[in-house]
Amino acid sequence: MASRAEQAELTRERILTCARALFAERGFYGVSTAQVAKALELSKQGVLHHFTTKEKLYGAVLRQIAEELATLRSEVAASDDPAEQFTDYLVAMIADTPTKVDRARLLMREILDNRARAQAAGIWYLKPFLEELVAMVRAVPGWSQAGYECILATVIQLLGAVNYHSVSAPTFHGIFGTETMTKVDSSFANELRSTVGGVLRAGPSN
Amino acid sequence: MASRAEQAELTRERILTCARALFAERGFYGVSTAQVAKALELSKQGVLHHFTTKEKLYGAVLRQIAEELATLRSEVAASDDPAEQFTDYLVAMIADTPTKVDRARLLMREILDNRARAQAAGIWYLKPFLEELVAMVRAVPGWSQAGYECILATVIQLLGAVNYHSVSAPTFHGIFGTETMTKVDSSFANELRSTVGGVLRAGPSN
DNA sequence: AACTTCACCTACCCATAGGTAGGTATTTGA
DNA sequence: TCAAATACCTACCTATGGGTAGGTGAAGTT
Repeated sequence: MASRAEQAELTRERILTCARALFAERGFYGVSTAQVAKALELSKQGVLHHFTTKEKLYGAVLRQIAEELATLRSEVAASDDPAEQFTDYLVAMIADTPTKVDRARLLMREILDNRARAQAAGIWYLKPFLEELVAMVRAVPGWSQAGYECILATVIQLLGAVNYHSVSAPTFHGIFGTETMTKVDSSFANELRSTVGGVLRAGPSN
Repeated sequence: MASRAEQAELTRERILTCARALFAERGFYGVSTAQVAKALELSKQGVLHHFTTKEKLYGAVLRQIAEELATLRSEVAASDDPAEQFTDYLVAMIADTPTKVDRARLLMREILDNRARAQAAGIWYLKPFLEELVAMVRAVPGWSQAGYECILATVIQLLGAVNYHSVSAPTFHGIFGTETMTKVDSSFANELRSTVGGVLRAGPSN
């Protein structure tokens, strides 16, 4: 059926998808290449054949996520209103599919866990993404004169509000029960929209 | 000088402090008992002598944090205004000392990493803390009739805004430089106060 | 048909993981 | 003063970590 090259590409995709889910759930240190391989019924060396090292596999996952975020960014560009663009961007990141949940969790992990690694490698996968967010806020009326640091502080807060929900959902299901959390999840986008709108309308503090 | 029991207690404290810092930085899976021991110039078994297993050491760290949060809670109870109590509580959690940074990071990790472990053990260290937060919001005028899920969604957002800053600070220092981030850090409490106030004043969405 | 490429494998290496067994040396209470 | 308790140690166990070496066999190339 598929040519050998196609087959290889398919395997690569499978590995990437599986690794993404596992890294999201347990973090870089919590996942071994052998575990990824086992989940796919592949040998550990089958995995390493495609990605050489665990580090590079992780890098490939992050690059995929960075690309997704760039795509999302271009999709919300349709709107004329900068505030709406920004709000839509944040809302679009919200968890309602497994891949989005994983993305949020990995974003959180990249910030939480991988400073040392990133610093050593000199690769800040999230930097363009964060700078994009700052630029988007600056484009909102009333924010153009705000200090860089002020905008950044706001971005951090809102990013936290967005991601924390995705990240915490599984744990909160455990704590509060599925019934409660299903309701929380379904109303979350609306609440977030009002929070973001409120913060943007309030303007910068300086 | 110190009696043997005192000496032992002191060692226990030293281990706990060191483990807290390391777990906060690298997570449960990223830290080995041997590393904790080495940082203290102690043998691995010296550490295990006091805490039996790594799991129990981690549990002791979390219990310490839960106690700190309970203390914070009682401290803000002085105010008559529920909204002020809640805001003060969140602001009090903010990073301006290493132990607070560690606490925020561990809170994040507990939610991010330890669902499986918590579920298996049946111990949700954060449950009382989260329920306290919901109760505090419910006490705010205008929120008493809000649905539990609605309040919970708000609490999650605000908790994310608070913790994300503490958690991301080291990474953001790497990305944006110390100069920028120092300014962000110093103005963050004010920004947070206004955000929380805004959300509370806006009232529930349902 | 012969040769090259390459997807994926088995076998292995060394370091480290968490943890047990069984000391030693000092304090402490009878 | 002497036995029990205990803080902390060395030595060691088994499992697993990331990664290398060196195949095997099928797909593609000439």
